[in-house]
Amino acid sequence: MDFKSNHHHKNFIDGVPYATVKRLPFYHRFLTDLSKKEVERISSRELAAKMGINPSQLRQDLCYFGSFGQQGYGYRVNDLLREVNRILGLNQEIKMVLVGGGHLGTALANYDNFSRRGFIIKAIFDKNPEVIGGYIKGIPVLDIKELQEYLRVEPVEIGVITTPAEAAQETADRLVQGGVKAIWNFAPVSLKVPEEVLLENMHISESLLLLSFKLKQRRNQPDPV
Amino acid sequence: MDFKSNHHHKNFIDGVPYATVKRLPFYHRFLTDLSKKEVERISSRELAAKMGINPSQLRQDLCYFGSFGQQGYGYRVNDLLREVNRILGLNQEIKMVLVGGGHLGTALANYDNFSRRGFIIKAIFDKNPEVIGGYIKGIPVLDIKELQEYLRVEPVEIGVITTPAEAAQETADRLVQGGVKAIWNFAPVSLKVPEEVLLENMHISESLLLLSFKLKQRRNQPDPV
DNA sequence: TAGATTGTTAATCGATTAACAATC
DNA sequence: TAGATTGTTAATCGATTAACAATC
Repeated sequence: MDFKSNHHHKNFIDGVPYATVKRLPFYHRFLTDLSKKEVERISSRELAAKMGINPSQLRQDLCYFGSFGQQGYGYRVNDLLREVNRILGLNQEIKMVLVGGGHLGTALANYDNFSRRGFIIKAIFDKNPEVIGGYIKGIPVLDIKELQEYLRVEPVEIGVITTPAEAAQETADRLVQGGVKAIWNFAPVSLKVPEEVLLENMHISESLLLLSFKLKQRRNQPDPV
Repeated sequence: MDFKSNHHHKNFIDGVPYATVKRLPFYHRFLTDLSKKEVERISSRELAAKMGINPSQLRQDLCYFGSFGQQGYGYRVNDLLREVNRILGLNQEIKMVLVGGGHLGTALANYDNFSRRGFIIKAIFDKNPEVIGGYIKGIPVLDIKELQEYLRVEPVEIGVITTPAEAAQETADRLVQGGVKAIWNFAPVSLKVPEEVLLENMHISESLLLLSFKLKQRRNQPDPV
């Protein structure tokens, strides 16, 4: 509606720079903490200091979505958190299936924070006959062969891949055929998916390699002054 | 030594822009794939196309570390992979301890890719008496109370935190007291550590919130032309 | 040699930060 | 009211991309 929605640059999602979008979950975490601590108000200066960012950046980021503060006062923590929740789409349930019922899949299934925020794992799929037919955290574990038929009857928006690397692309293909709108991938591979399907990667080992690089630099320059 | 090492800007690590550093693990993954497929040579144009980035960016990034190609020919995949391995510090062993022997910790302990690249988990610490004294993937599980004494005798560089959120800060404090040089944190909290200790976060839920945002935008604009 | 592709400088583009009028 | 702080524009800064001489 407003002129911002006419931005169609690759680095913009719906008029908002991707750099801003990536910071939204970060804001969400700090506001959730403040809300838990029952802090009532906070200024951009204080919040930015807590987060280690620039207060102008914080205000600029929020400005893409609306004006949620009050001059001379700051922001009401609960109001701002509610807005960020709404912006992130956390005000509605999102159904997921999880493929790969190993330790990582089990860890995710056990993570209460997801269900508390409306992310519901409807079923877990695996190829291991020893786990098929059982339950993980109350969620049924089904045969991977039943995935497409299941999705036909019970559509879900997000497919989570926690299979070994070798099985990841085939799993992605099945999820796409099943009509998921997004894939959350934990396998250390670059998946190919059609562009109408969103892909979000959690590349755990890339994070460790980055740490390895930084460690090496520190070893070589032990005293950065 | 060269003029680049005089850059001391906050966005530079040792003369290299942080944006470049973050792409190194990405290059590592694609080069490892090509090497496995026994591809002998590749041009910046081809590699960049595979990775979905700009060839100039690829060459510019490599240029911060040296010149590894050959005009008119491109890059020898194995040579470039060896260089990237060296740049990332993967040519030496790095010892780690893991705190939190739950499903996530077990998943990491079972992840062969780490040990294959020289990341060695020396011990796992937990507070649950049922797992203490046992082994996970051949790695001894010890009482969390023994962490500091263990680190005194057997120093390690990286401490991995896979505890619940509530225990994460205390765990970080213990690891810092034990003298680790870096912390790899999987708990969904913002840890406070002294600036001489490196901190790398794997915020799993932030990745899911990002996906939630993108899904919401797609729902509102189902047909981006 | 001619063609191809690198390494690297210069130009462009986007993101961050500063500044300040508006206003609670 | 005076002081504080937002929302937003403009300036700065950094990252990406284009261009091309060097050269295999």
